[in-house]
Amino acid sequence: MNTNWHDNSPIYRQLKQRIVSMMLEGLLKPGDALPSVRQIAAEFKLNPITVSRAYQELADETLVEKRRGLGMYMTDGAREKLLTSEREQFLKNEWPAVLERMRSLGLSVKELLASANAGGVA
Amino acid sequence: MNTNWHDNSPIYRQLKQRIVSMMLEGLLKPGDALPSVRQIAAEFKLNPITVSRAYQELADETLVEKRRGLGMYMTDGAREKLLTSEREQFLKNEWPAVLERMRSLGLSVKELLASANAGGVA
Amino acid sequence: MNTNWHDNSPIYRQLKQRIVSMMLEGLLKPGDALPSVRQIAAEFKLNPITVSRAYQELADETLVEKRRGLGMYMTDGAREKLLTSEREQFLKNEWPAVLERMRSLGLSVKELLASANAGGVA
Amino acid sequence: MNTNWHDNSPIYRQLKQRIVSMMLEGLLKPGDALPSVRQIAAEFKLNPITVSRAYQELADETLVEKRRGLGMYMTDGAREKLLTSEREQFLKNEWPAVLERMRSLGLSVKELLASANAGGVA
DNA sequence: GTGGTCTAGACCACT
DNA sequence: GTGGTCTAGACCACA
Repeated sequence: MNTNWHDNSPIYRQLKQRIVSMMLEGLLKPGDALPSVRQIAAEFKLNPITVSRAYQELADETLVEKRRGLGMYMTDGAREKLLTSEREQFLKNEWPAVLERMRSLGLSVKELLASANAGGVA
Repeated sequence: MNTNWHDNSPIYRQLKQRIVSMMLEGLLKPGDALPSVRQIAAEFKLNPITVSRAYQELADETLVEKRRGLGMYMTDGAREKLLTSEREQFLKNEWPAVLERMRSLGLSVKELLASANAGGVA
Repeated sequence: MNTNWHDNSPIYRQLKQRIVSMMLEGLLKPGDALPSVRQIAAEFKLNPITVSRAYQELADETLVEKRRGLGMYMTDGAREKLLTSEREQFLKNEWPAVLERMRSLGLSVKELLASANAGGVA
Repeated sequence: MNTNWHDNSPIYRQLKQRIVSMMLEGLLKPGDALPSVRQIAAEFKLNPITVSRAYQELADETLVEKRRGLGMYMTDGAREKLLTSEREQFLKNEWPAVLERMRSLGLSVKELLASANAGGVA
């Protein structure tokens, strides 16, 4: 697949987000090994350094741990940690920003939900 | 006031967004003159070229028109143009992305609205 | 009428060109008085200085002469002078540039003429 | 070579036009990398920011795509896009203007072609 | 007064 | 290495 890197955010961040999503979805479970840097680099035609950087940030946030000579593994509390921090981030920053944006565009959540129920959104 | 330039996006783009907001809010009306490049530059301690770039992009999108030797003026259809394009952008891209993000975090719009009504959000 | 100042060239130059056209078309004849600066400025809502500058350039090229206290008048040899200089300018610079541009776009004069005869141009 | 920057239009625009020409001529092919900003800046003794602006406009028109950290590349449909848009622009605006100008100068296309065939134009 | 362009030099993020 | 952004300061054309 090569439908990647749509937006303007750094590739390493998009990659990181993709792994985070897999953790949240349960596609990746605590104790599971992550694909090696080289595998991912080859698969997505990326510079290994770019992949490394994604893994590095995951490790910094203790979502992943390096087992020397073996590779990277998802840590035990990762999913809970993610749910907590991302939810807070969402409720404190993203959601209010969305509401403010809707207000300036004259849109209301209720209407959107109603039109969605009526089939207004794909 | 100096509550400026919060995020990491380029200043000229934040400046542009600020003007767009003023148009949407009605603080700036069609036919109104925008502050001169030099005024803004002085007020916010910016390089005139930075301000210029914001105005340039607004002019490219025909939200603003240049009257030579006189300055920049908000165009007639600007507000409508903005509402249309931004709403489409929101409904097509941003809102679905928000819903998807909420889904992955196990949050629901209804609950958010309910807790907001109950005073759950500042 | 206010269908003016379409392009990006300076207004004074567009104004000048308009007068030149009138001379070439014969709408303005040698010895005729040109409208006063103030008249034109009022009619087109221009700064008198802008109008002045157009007249000044015409005078510099001796297409027009100032009669003190009376106004500006088209000179005797103006039309011939214009035809000669503009034709030279056209043949030496503009026409070759047009041909080169057409070449790069894969268009040929013959085809254009043919399609024009066939009603291809409005 | 230093036969550069003849006319009064901004350098960045002349630079842009030069690249467009190379695309039309086929000197630059889809997928080709464009010279880096710094290369061009050094070669023509320009400020990188000036070169950057030319590239920026090309990117805005999707004639060129940025591959982050790697450079700028000519896009796939670029040549077709150019041919279409420039031809339309030519037929709709430039060619009629040329004809009108020739009419006012008492010149005819046929004569020009004839004299060209007879060696009248270099 | 207006906006437009350019330079020189610096710093940043990304690959 | 790549492009992107910003500053400081200068000069120009236009109205």
